[in-house]
Amino acid sequence: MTVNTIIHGNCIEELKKIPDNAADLIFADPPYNMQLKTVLYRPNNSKVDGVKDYWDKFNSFAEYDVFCTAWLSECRRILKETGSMWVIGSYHNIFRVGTIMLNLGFWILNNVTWYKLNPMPNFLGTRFTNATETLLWCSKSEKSKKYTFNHHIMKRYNGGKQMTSVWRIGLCVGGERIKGTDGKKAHSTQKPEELLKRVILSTTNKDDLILDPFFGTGTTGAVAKKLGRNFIGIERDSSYIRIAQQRIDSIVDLWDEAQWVEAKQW
Amino acid sequence: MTVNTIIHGNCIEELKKIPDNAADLIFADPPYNMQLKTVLYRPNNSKVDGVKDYWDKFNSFAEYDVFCTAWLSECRRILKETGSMWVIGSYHNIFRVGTIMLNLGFWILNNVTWYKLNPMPNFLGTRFTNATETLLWCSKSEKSKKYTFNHHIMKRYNGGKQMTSVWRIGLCVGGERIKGTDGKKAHSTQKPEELLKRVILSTTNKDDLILDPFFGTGTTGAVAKKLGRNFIGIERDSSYIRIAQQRIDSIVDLWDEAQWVEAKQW
DNA sequence: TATAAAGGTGAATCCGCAC
DNA sequence: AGTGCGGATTCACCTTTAT
Repeated sequence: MTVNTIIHGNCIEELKKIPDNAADLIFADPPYNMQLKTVLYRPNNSKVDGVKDYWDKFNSFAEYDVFCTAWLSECRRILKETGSMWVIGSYHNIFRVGTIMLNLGFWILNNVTWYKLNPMPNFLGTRFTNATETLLWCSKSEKSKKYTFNHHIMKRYNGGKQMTSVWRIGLCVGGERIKGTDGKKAHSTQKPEELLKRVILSTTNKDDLILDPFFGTGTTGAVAKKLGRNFIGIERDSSYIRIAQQRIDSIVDLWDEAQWVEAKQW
Repeated sequence: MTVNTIIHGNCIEELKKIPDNAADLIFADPPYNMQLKTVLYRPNNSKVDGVKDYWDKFNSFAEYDVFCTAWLSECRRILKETGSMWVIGSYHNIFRVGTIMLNLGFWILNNVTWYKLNPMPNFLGTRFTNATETLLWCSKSEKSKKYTFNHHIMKRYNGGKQMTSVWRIGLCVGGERIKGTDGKKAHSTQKPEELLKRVILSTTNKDDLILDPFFGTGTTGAVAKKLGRNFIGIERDSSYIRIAQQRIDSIVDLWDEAQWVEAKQW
């Protein structure tokens, strides 16, 4: 039976309704708490369209920590002993997330670096170009030795060499980036499908159940469906859900398993 | 006057003797892997055996947090308002270090990824090859806007394009790796000079004072001297100090400033 | 139609000083 | 503290418009 569900509601409340040891993989793309305070202009005086969404507002580190402790605790309860937990973040939040995960008993297997092909430059020359985001790949505990890791698939996918913890992937732009009727990006932080493809290919098997507590416009669900995995997504914003549902429903051709592992040039 | 000092003693105790606002740059390479390698004791002094449950782990993490809070607090006091703080770590410790730094009021400017050219593979095929370490570059506080950043030097050093937060650098091997009389490596975690060259070139000026509270075999001091910067190192192991002192004393030819910024191929 | 030039944009904690 | 203004500052990729 195929599970293919998007739940509309508050992340923590909906997580509480999910039974223990239910998920093979949890992928979480939580708010980063970006703390943007000023307007940034490019050298040509155009304005940068930064993340100013309501869902990224927190009053303090303490408030953000309480929020993350709550949803991460539920995720750990839901995760199978053999399962994998992935969380993506930037330097704004990933250190707090990582510390909380360690305190909750998660066991870090890799900190994967998304090394962006085309990051936005630092326009004023005040810092290095921030060219990465970080993904934490964790098992449920130190004792969870039987987590799924498809080493040979990833090795072949990487052209015959063991895949490293650095993934060189472009931003989600062009045709893949979902636009609204106004032509503007539908979600300010849509992730590239290539990122989810690697996460799902490496740490799940076919028919596994994937949970995404911050579903957004459904990249996790779209890739899960294409790869023949089940998923449950939780999202509180109904406008994102409409987009995600349409996106996923429109997928008819699943990816050919024989092609998943073809070597790619990056 | 040139400051070129190696202090033998306990890191935290020696840091306390250094006055406020003294250092232009602090580079710290603290112990990484405190967890689970040491014997744990319960509050009643009984020894914790084998099983590492949630509370055991938390105790271990707590000790590491106390240690880091102590030396990082001293470093922040010592750092000039215009100064830079750098800390290097791996996924074992950098999340805790990052959280503590944020809680102390440090302001993250970049999380620089040291992307290793020649990482050790994962022999068992149980994880992705761990190919990175992380450097946190921070100013003293959010309000510290006048930190030194030699944007143009780094841009030229990077072949004319803005340098990004990903640094592709090899491990410290071959002739650069200091060996003992037994032919074995003198220090288990000696860092490549190229790493320190970028840190020092980007965030200090000539004659600035650099502090390294975990001096080891003196890579920070060696590069500081070659680049015409002053330094103070703290190290508790006298055998490391002997090696570092000899290493630094043997440096006679400083690097030619005109050549620092020549574009390199990486 | 093909090629070239111009314009838009991405999870961004992006200035300094005078008044 | 807020405002205003002078001045220094950007990379890769995709889309649209012009030749």
